[in-house]
Amino acid sequence: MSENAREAILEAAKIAAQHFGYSGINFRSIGETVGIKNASIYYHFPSKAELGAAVAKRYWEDTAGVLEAIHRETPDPRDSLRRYPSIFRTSLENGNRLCLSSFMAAEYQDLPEPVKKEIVAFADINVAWLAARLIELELGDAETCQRRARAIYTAVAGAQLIARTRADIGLFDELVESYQEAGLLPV
Amino acid sequence: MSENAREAILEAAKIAAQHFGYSGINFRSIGETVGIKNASIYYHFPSKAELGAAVAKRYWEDTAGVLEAIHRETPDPRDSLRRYPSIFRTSLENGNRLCLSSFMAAEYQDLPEPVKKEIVAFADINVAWLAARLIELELGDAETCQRRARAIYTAVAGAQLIARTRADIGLFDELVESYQEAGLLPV
DNA sequence: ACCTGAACACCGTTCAAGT
DNA sequence: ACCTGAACACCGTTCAAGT
Repeated sequence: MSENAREAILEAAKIAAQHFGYSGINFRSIGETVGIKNASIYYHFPSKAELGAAVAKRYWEDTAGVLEAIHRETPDPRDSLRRYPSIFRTSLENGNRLCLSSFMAAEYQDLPEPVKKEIVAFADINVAWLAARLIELELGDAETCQRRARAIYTAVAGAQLIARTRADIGLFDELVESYQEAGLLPV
Repeated sequence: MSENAREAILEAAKIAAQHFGYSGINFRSIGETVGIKNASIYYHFPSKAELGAAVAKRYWEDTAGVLEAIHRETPDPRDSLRRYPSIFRTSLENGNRLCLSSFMAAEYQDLPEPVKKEIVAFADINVAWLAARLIELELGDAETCQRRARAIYTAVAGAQLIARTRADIGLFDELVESYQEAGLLPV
């Protein structure tokens, strides 16, 4: 039961954060969802900052797992790169939610230090994965691939952000296609 | 004095929004900055939603003016497009602030309707301006240029978002360069 | 070990009241 | 016409108290 409460709190906080950002994490409504009083959350997490950090940390760990799976299932780096935007597309599919970390990137100035740390970690694992695929494609030296990887991550995260404001997943697809046509993303 | 109060409220709200987003607009601290009590703000604006909308509206109107000026001063569309990212760079220069509208794009789900309307207007005038320059460059038909314009706007807004999380304006420049190298932005 | 009730300072908002 | 004080329901957080 205690481990269940902790899990339930994390899950409810994650959903809230994906919809409304860090500031959308509300202890009273999380308590209601979980079936405990808001004060009880403090038994499991010392503060909203630590709860937010735990949510963000689990989020990038999950994403790292997905990236690994794509790499494993899709040995060809070109195919892997074609699948990459699907990670961001999936959040939009599931109720127009934003990838947690690009979301919190906007709130960044406002965020407690432990949360910031996990947001940066999310970007880092994405860029590292992209750079590894670009190197496999022999698209340049390590430095060049790193730069290009940062550009791809940034552009795809931006596409998710913009598509969300129109609640239009077709716009996300169109933007990714445009990146491919323009040559930012290998085809 | 009364017109001054309204102006001072708008200015204080804009600064707050660029730093902390819509949720960072705080009536009590705006009141302190302006030198009135928070209840007095309601004499000038009927709600936080309407104040936020007024801030966003003025922001895209100002941006439209800057875009017009660039077009006027820089007849060559290629040069105009090279100057475009400077709009987003300037906010970062001025205290690591975010372009208001890409900022609020992240909070979008949470935003009152009148604010949403102005955020979408900001994106629209940017895309329209970019598309006009691409057409002048004869880079394709109207539809193609519109698509490419959306991709450029999205990628540059994303670059600002990511650069901000690292408080690194050099990263913004690097991302824009990468877009140029990749062929997304004409050089 | 896990949860609660009551209190704290803070927020947007309202409203009757002041000049 | 413009502003204020006091109150409202809401928030994160604390803490003594319950089982």
